[in-house]
Amino acid sequence: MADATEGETAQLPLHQRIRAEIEGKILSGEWPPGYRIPFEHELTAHYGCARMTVNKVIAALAGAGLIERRRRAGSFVAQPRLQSAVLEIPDIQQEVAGRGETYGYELIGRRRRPAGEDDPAVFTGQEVLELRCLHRANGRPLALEERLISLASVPEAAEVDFAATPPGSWLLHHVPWTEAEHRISALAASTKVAAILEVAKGAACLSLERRTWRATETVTAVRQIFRGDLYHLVARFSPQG
Amino acid sequence: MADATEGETAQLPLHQRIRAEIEGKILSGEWPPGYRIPFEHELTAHYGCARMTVNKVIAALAGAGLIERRRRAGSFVAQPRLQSAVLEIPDIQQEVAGRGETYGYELIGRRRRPAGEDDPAVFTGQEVLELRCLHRANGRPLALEERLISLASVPEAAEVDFAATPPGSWLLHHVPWTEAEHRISALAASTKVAAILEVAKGAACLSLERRTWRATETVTAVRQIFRGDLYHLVARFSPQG
DNA sequence: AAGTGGTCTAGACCACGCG
DNA sequence: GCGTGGTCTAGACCACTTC
Repeated sequence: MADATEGETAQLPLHQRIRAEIEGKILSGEWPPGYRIPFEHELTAHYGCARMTVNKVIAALAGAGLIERRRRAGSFVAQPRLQSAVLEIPDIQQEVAGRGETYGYELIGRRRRPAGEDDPAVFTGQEVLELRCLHRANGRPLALEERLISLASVPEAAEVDFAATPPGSWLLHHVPWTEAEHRISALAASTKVAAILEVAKGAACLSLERRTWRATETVTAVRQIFRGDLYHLVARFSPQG
Repeated sequence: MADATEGETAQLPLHQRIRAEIEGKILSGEWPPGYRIPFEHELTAHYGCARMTVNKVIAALAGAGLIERRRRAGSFVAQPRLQSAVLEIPDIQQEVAGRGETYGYELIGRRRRPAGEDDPAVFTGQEVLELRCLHRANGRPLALEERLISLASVPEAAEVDFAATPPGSWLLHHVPWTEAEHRISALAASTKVAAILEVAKGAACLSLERRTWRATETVTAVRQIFRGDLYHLVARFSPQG
């Protein structure tokens, strides 16, 4: 496909050129889903290169989900994926700073206690650190955070002074994690939440719940309740990554 | 370790074994962020294989964001990434069906008109198809959808009978897209929205706005307003993909 | 049985960026 | 400079699947 900025087959590495070309045909629809792309030996001949070179490209595209490969049969353009997007969930601190606003943080409560019945079942029988804190932007309450940290998984958290450091930032830099699940919903502010966030009772808020695992251990569970009028999440997606 | 144990070790391809081993050291924290991992020639010697083999592994890990590579300096364990997640945004139809509920769809309004001042600026000067529709689950209103489709980008949309087919499903299967941006927020139901969704005015709703591009053209812009009490988004992430 | 992709080798030259 | 990663080659054998 003609591209405005193309012009020259620049000094791009060969495999990048090949990848761009194939990706282009797929994304433009010239090679529709189910289309059998040329065999490796055909691409090898077409580009006049070694098989390893095209193999790396096709393997990478397969890894990215654009192509499915079947031995003996060939490689095929994958069916359109579901709408999906990479949702960036940065530190609230970084987020606020990035907007050019002043970040404020306040520890509201801290308790070390055994997990009880109101807590997520994964913590049952463990000792947890319970934290409640408030994030502010330009002095205004932005989000209320309620967090449990498993002291079995992260014993060193017991020694940290979270009065100065937001727990999210600390955990992000001190505890490797392997998996996380987020649940995003809208809810009406309860009386208690409304008072802390300084909004009317019943005001729409954005709730972000996250559980983070390290291997099979749950490291932390957190719920952040944002003022709906001050916050939104943005997710952007392009097939290339 | 000695590399002469070939009879015993798993039948996994060598590069998978190498990758698993390195990933393990990173995720376990044995190689913390900033750690300089062995040079390629060292890994080559350690595993007794060709340089291409370890290169492919390290390059893949770099592509996955676990490792950063700097010429002359070496390869380093990347700083923990920002929290990010793959947010799956399936068809509402599929979503509802997947929950075992009955999906209902209703076209409320359809207009073909030039884009005006209230529309996103990207449509200015174009003709658009404006659709309003309602998604139901088990008969109850679930989401109100307001959508603009660029007829310059998707002229065939003018001929489609969206009284039977939800526009999201149709677009997903007929128009390739290269990029999408989502904005997720919480809002209070306006009088009008509340009436359609059959909730009280001011009820918390989850708003999902999405713009979809094909190359540089905006294909469609849509806002879906979900009843906050009936819907949430789930995003799950693991570094491996 | 034949042909595909999956994997691997043992070299090579180059570009870049630290010392 | 010089050592790192970046890229590429021209082969090879194997496993699997479809024919």
